[in-house]
Amino acid sequence: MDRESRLYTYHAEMCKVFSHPKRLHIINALRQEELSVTELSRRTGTAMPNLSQHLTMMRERGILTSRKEGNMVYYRVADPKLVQAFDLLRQILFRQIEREGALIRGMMPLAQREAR
Amino acid sequence: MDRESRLYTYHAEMCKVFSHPKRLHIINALRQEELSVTELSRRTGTAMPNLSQHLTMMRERGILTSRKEGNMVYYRVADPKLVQAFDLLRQILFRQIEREGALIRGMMPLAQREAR
DNA sequence: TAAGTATTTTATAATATTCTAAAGTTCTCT
DNA sequence: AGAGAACTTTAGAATATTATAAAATACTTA
Repeated sequence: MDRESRLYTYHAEMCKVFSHPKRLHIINALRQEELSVTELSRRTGTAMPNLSQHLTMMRERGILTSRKEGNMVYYRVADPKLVQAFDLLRQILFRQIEREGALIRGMMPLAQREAR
Repeated sequence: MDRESRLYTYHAEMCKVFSHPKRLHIINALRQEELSVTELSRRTGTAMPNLSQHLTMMRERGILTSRKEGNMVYYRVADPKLVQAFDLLRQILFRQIEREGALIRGMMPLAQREAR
């Protein structure tokens, strides 16, 4: 694989962080404060083991950092630009929703789409 | 599913556009000009049917628009903010690479990681 | 109308992601 | 040391994504 392709691969790996609703919820919850895993579980309605997997995945990609204090682990967003990116992407989403509710069809899981 | 969760789901669906190296390559190729499918295939080194699937997926999500002229179909980026988001995300990636090459480990496909 | 070019669609196999349950750590407090 | 809380890890089944090959469609031009 050449240098350019490798860069796109890393870029894509980082972006996978944004490709799951729970992870977006987590990032949004951490937008201006650090939170413990238990608190994140409560706020995002995610079962602890599943949450822990999402957090580990985001930490491995350098998106989140964690700090242990006694029994608890606190997570925070590593780079404030990440929250900027989150907001920019959501703006794009809102624009699309304004322009045409129709695009929603393209975003629906296949199973839920109505037959033509 | 409540309103908030549904929003995160749409948001994530849109972000999936960024979660594949070929799609990032496509977006980058289209950053300031529209291109035909054949030209995109040539520039990104993607087989036509596979490329067409990626393009369809991005068009369904409202990220790309297409226009047919004679035999050819030209694709372009729907919202310039998308290119902004692309650049912002790449900046985050570069910062991380600067900070620690170590994060690369977290981005490598599992199969390629060296055993500890 | 036939042949050729550009693109899309379909089907399918390979791979990756996600969630759940169960077991394992690490720390705290008595 | 033992019990409990906070979190992580592992293993697995369920689901989703991706690439390839083959067939189909749409248009152009001879």
